[in-house]
Amino acid sequence: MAQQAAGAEAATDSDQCCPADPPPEATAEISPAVHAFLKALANPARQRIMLLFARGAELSVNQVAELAQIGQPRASEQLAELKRGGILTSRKQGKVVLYRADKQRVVQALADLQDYLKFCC
Amino acid sequence: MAQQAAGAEAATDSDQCCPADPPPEATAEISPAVHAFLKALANPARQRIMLLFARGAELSVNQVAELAQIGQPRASEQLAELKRGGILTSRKQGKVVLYRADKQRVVQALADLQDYLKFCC
DNA sequence: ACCATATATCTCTGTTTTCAGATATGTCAA
DNA sequence: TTGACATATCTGAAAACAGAGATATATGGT
Repeated sequence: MAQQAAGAEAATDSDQCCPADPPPEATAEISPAVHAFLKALANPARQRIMLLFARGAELSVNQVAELAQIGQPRASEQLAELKRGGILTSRKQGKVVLYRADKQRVVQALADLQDYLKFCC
Repeated sequence: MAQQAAGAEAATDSDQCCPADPPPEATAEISPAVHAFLKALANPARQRIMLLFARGAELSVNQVAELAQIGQPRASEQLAELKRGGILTSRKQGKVVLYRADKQRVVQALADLQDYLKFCC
């Protein structure tokens, strides 16, 4: 999805012998996806909620509200934010919406974050 | 409250017979360091600033203020936040304070984040 | 000592987040 | 259709955050 690491070390085609300076314009800016990921995770309440999804657990909004001891609307909004951050997915089953961790996208976001950090650090 | 986590398959390298320092709960809660890391990075202005430190660049507060086109006080505060997040270190040289990326701690924070996500996802 | 420079901290304002509660939408069953 | 349940969205107030400018603290040179 987000393939933005352009300058740093694209060793796929043209390999240079020395780490020549990449163009300063090739700023590996952080993608909106990674930003949403960081934003979603940089919140203690949501960090706590994520722990409920350990080992592939699939939970409804009401279950999360109960387990996390928060109101149903709050749970719905936090889950939405985590979904926006690519950390959760949801599927509708009857009148229940079941959320679970989106392993794939989490791995991708982590990889993108790693690329960004590899560039700037 | 979160009777969700029963048996973590985490199985970190502490498979000793008797964990002398057992987790209070089975919850792999996010460490303050990782939280500070996420908070520091979840901000476009700071993300932009970090790009100035590509390839090990070492910059003073005034240089960052100039390059990022922000006021000196703002630069000082952003750099402090990035330092709190373990992303930058600083050293004082005369009356100048030079900041640079803290590669080591960034790698550590990423690893911790990965652990957390591996647990809850 | 004073002065100039570099950085840090404080003050204030506008914006964004967070949260609880009320309300709307959507789905199933009878 | 109505009724019940599950989820989403809205409302409004408190808290946290971001940002610009003034001021304070350090350091080196004269």
